[in-house]
Amino acid sequence: MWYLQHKRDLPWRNTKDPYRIWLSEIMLQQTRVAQGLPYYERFLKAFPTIKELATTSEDKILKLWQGLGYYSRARNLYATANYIWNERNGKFPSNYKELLTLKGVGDYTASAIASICYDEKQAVVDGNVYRVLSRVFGISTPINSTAGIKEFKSLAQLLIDGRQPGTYNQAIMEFGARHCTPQNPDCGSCIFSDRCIALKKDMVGQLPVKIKKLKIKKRYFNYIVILSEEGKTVLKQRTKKGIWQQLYEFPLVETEAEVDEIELKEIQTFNEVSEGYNIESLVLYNEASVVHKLSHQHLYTRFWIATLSEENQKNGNRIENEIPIARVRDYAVPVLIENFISDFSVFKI
DNA sequence: AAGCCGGGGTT
DNA sequence: AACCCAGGCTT
Repeated sequence: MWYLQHKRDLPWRNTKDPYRIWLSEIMLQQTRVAQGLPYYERFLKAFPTIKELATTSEDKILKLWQGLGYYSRARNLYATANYIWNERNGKFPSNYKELLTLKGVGDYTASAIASICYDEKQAVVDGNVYRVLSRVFGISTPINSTAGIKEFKSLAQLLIDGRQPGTYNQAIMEFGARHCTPQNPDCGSCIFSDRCIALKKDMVGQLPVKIKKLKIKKRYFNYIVILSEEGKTVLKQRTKKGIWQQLYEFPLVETEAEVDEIELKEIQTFNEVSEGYNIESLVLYNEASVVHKLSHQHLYTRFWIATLSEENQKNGNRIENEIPIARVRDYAVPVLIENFISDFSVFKI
């Protein structure tokens, strides 16, 4: 069998422990194995069982998750760990239907856990499976349409081997990831070359079909990096809807376009941010905006260094979010902020 | 049904 | 610059 010869030796392949499988599957949602692997190792070391994960803090989980993206996964991970530990005596649901009720667990993840841990015949349909099935069977139904989602799940369910559903699921995903790749698949040495409809019809490059997607928004961020003479700065936690929920960042002034110092000081948000501080100097750190690219928006970002005067300390003006600069690294921050801190630290701090 | 949610690798 | 990754939730 192809899988047994070509499979990668990955840590979650040596266990049927639902905790480990669940953790790996959540981490690998929309994430490459190579990117998720080091996070998986660190999480397992920090939280060997669901008990440790459930009894830590959300901040600690987010800090360990930092850089992996899609942070709602980390928040749902924590919520689910607490639910299982406190409401279910630490015992995972043991079938597909109950697994589906867990936060952050959809059809794919429930199928993966049920098939791998409990030998339940539930076919996974991830990006790899969509690609392999659409090509081999020559299916042009858009994979991200309601009809496509149903059609591919049904087909996958027909094909799955009921004797080793977990192995079957991992095999077809591995095949998609390693052989039937998005670009330049090696059709010449493919085990399905005798029956692949896409190959026969020369449609490999056009399958799978995906419905067109979103346009990218531009946003303009101005971060106010407050530096007191005591070596403190200010971080705020993002609590609203949108990107980076629950992560920390410097006080943010978002504008409609790039602004200079004069314009920045006229923005109401800036005045709210700086209220209570005696800012001695405001210096633009990066003349050229840092362009941080997310999948759906580009963030044109400038950092402004706001140095506080000595008078500021004497007045005892204080805010609850003041943090020694050395402690900034304890907080979960977006990669955009982390990159700035690394760059800034080279000659400062 | 459509939009939103990250960061990084590949081409 | 476009595409995609062991998807799921919200509107």
